[in-house]
Amino acid sequence: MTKIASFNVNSINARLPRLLEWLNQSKPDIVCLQELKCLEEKFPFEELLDAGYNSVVSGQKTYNGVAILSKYQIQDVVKVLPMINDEEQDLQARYIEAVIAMPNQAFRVASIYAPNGGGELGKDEKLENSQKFIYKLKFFQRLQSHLANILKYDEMQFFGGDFNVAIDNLDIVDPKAFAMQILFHPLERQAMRSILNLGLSDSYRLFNPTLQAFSWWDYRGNCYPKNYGARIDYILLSAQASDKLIEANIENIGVRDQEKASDHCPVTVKIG
DNA sequence: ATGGTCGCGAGGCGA
Repeated sequence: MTKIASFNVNSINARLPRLLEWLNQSKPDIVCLQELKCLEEKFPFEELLDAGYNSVVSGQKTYNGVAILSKYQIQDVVKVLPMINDEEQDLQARYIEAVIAMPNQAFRVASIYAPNGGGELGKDEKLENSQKFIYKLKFFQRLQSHLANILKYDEMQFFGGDFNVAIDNLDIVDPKAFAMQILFHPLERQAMRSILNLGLSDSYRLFNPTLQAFSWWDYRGNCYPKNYGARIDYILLSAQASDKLIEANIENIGVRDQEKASDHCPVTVKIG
């Protein structure tokens, strides 16, 4: 049995005590982390190694940053999501991919931090015309193109991340209120659906087809106690991986309700 | 939910 998790920590260094507690309690074998908010040289490699995890990191000062933790050997690390055509390389640290080599099998795992794409709009400016939202849609195009390429390999693949999109009505607290808002705009949902249509499975929904559960609650407005949230963190599976899936969970209890919690909680899968 | 709270890094940005 192998447990794989994805967790947007909202600063690895601010969250380290909470992260170590959760690792000790949940005992995942592999973890995709997002929003490290630090350069690689400030990443707490030693503390995580003491907890039993190797780490590979794509860091960035102040914003973004992604990592993969693993109890097993980490190989073939890729830290860039290729650009489409001849566009200038994106410098935001939002993607890291690696092969996890276990005694009897190997997985490919990626940790993904999709752009939020929201923020203040100018007067009469529509979300779909804002630069941040356009960047978000381009990121999804690049992600779709890259995943289509690597899905050709015959291997179990796990794409864990904060995708910053609620896929369906069940995945957001108030679908009507969010209809044209960030996290639930039709264009980003369509981009997310195109990625799933490559043949990937939304692991949580495979096991919980009708259950409403969230992975993120805004810090503002006392959202967690009111359960005013969205499911925007996913572990997407290749067909080879979904064939081995035995469990998929969202671990908010004892994590999102703690002092100094991230605004996200971990999502997990077990494969047998 | 047309407001509010975090984290970073030292004022304002991003979420």
